[in-house]
Amino acid sequence: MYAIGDLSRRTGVKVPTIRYYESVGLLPDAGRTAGNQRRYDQTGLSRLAFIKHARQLGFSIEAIGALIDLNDHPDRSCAEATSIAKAQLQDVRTKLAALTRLERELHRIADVCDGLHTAQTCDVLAALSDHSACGSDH
Amino acid sequence: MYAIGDLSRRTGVKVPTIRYYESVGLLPDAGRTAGNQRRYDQTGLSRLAFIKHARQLGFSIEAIGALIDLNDHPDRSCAEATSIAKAQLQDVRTKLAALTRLERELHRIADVCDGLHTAQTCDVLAALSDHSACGSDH
DNA sequence: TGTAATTCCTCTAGCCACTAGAGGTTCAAG
DNA sequence: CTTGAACCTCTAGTGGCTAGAGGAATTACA
Repeated sequence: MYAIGDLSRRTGVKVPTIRYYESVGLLPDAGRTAGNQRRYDQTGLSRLAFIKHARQLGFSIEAIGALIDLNDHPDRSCAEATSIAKAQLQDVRTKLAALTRLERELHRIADVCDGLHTAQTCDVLAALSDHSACGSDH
Repeated sequence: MYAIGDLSRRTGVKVPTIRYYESVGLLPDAGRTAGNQRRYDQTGLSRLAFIKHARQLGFSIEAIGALIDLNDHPDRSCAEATSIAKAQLQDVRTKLAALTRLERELHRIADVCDGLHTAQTCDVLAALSDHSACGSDH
């Protein structure tokens, strides 16, 4: 049996975050000692590892809840799991494209100015004031 | 003179957001009519455009505050503006790298499963349970 | 067995950058 | 002069935690 701190050390998830996951229903209510402290077994550990991995991949708490639900009902079709993962992938690709445009734009803005003159003539500030100079939408 | 709704239409920034920017000090307190409604001139319009552009580029409210402060003191060096922009660029590049790794990982996970079998044998769920299979850190 | 250090508990509040809604007032067009 | 749109302030909610207060339980060591 693991105390919440053990679970935290083993997964790298902070103690308050574990309690938060319980409070929003991602982790089932943990068993308690006579003194009301949470105790976890291997199941709790692997579920938290699952959650952590999914969070690192950017899945929302809600999406993770749906994935866990599927995991807990192994007879159901996994079409939903696949569609959640594909939606997440699409989301990541959209963000990636936006960030790439942003990178170009910021590069253009940040590199025009050597920082050696006064704000009156600063090209960074000028570029930020003048959206029309941007090379692409954002 | 523009009412807050005019400003909103011209910049694409929502009315409550404009009030929010005022409340956090990004926009100066607007002049008011006798009936207490905000009225803006060209200065307010261009400042809001500046803020909107900077937000689209991912600058934090705090960073934008510093940029505006510089803009309002044209005699000061623009080194700070350049350094804020460069920090933002660095931040975007870090996120870009992380998202790229994520995209690879999600692509691997989402594409292994055709969605046609049961959750018991679903490779998406298996991949999410097994971080060790990941090709890279995240 | 005692005690001190550590970990645990609950609860509330805060973070960012908004967004939503209630309940009421003012403005502008006809 | 009326109507309806737009405005006002205020509070509370979003997501995903994080921080801190104040107190109880557990563990390690003497």
